[in-house]
Amino acid sequence: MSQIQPIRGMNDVLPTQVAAWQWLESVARELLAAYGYEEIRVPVVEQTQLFRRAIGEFTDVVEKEMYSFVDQGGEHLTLRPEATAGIVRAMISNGLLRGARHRLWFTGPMFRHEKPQKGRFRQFHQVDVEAIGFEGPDVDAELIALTARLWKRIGITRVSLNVNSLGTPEARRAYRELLVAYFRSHHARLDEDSRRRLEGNPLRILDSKNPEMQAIVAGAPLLTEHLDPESRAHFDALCAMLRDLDIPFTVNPRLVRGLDYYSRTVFEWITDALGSQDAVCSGGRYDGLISQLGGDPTPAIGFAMGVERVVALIEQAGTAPAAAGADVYLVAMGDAALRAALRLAEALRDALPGRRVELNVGGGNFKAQFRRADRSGARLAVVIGEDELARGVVQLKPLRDAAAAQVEVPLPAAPGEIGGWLARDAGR
RNA sequence: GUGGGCGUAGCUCAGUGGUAGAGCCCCGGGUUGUGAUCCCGGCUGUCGUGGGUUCGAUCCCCAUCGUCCACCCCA
Repeated sequence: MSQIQPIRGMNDVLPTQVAAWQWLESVARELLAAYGYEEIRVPVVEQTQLFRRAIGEFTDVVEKEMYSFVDQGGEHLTLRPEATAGIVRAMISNGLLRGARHRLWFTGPMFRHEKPQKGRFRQFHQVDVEAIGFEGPDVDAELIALTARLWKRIGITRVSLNVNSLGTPEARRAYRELLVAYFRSHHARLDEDSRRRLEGNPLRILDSKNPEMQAIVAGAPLLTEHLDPESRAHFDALCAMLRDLDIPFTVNPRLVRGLDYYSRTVFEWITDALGSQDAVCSGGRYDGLISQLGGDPTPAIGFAMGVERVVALIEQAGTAPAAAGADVYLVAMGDAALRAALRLAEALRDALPGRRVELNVGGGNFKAQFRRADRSGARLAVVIGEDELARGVVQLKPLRDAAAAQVEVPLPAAPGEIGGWLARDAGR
């Protein structure tokens, strides 16, 4: 019988990895609540048209990476490749805009049909944060401060912040014409990729990793020097606020986001620790998106954090708390003793909610059972064999302290004794 | 979509044109009722898949799939 293959680029998160995931999630959840963000949950599937309109027809994501299909009812649907479009759609659908402000966050899987490599998967997870109805730049600074605080809380240091402003769509259009004219004048020296981008997305040429392109790129006009006055002021104010907050950053005039809806502020946290996929968390303003999707014109800013990438950084840094082991492991030998142990385990779960009580199931001799007790991480083994059963007692054996002696307690008193022992042990 | 590396035990890997080994893990015993150390023993392989060359292929060749990395793009 042949095995069923997993889907390429879609990973299982195994129990040994889950601790780091849960830790990141719990820290993020707590931090977001502290900044006044509310969780929202939106569907995995949306109308294909939503993403085409939000992300842009000529982006790589829409052109070649979406998991799109036609369902039994003939609807054109797509597995979300990012979260912002769905969240904005949800705000519009539920009539929650109309001048109101919302601080929202979301987490879940996203889907892009890319070729997997380090830090890049077909199903991946994001924590997505959106501040809707705020002009900024104050909210821009606060949002970035939130991300900086998150890195601090999870002990990640190998990240750095790049910021830029894309200006208004009008300013960007004017700049784009300047840029195209510049690159046209150097057309002969452009590489193949850059010639292709000249038609589709000339700003992307600035991002080229080809060393031969560096000289041409270096001489290109800079977007930051061609901003409209309002965007300039917005950006200058943001930079001043970041300095006030002691958040180090680099103004990177070549930082260009890959999704069309961004305007004005864009930012990206990058790392040198994960190989080629260095963006860990990035986002920006999308003042025009909501009206573009049929809502009242509403300014907004958001970012997405790549959970797999941040988890990888956590694993590298080794900052995640160790996975919790058992508190108590019940060793039982013989059918009658097992039945008593089963009842005792339930009594412990009544008496000690939150404690992890593991009962040896599946038999085994004492040696095997103690081996399992050891591996469970339990601090205390509770032993009940034929002898103890006959005498109405259990043995308590401390497993992490070689000097501590095994003690015998009456079976009815066991939950109280064990609770007391665990409390004393935790206090040491 | 393009390019390169790699597919041998559950894991990490060694190996040879005559169909395979180590360490770890797991299980049992030494200790007939006590773990993590030690000693002894044991378990598992369509050598990724298909085809070709050969008397014979895990090894050489081709294809294919998977995987990793890079480009591209992005979180």
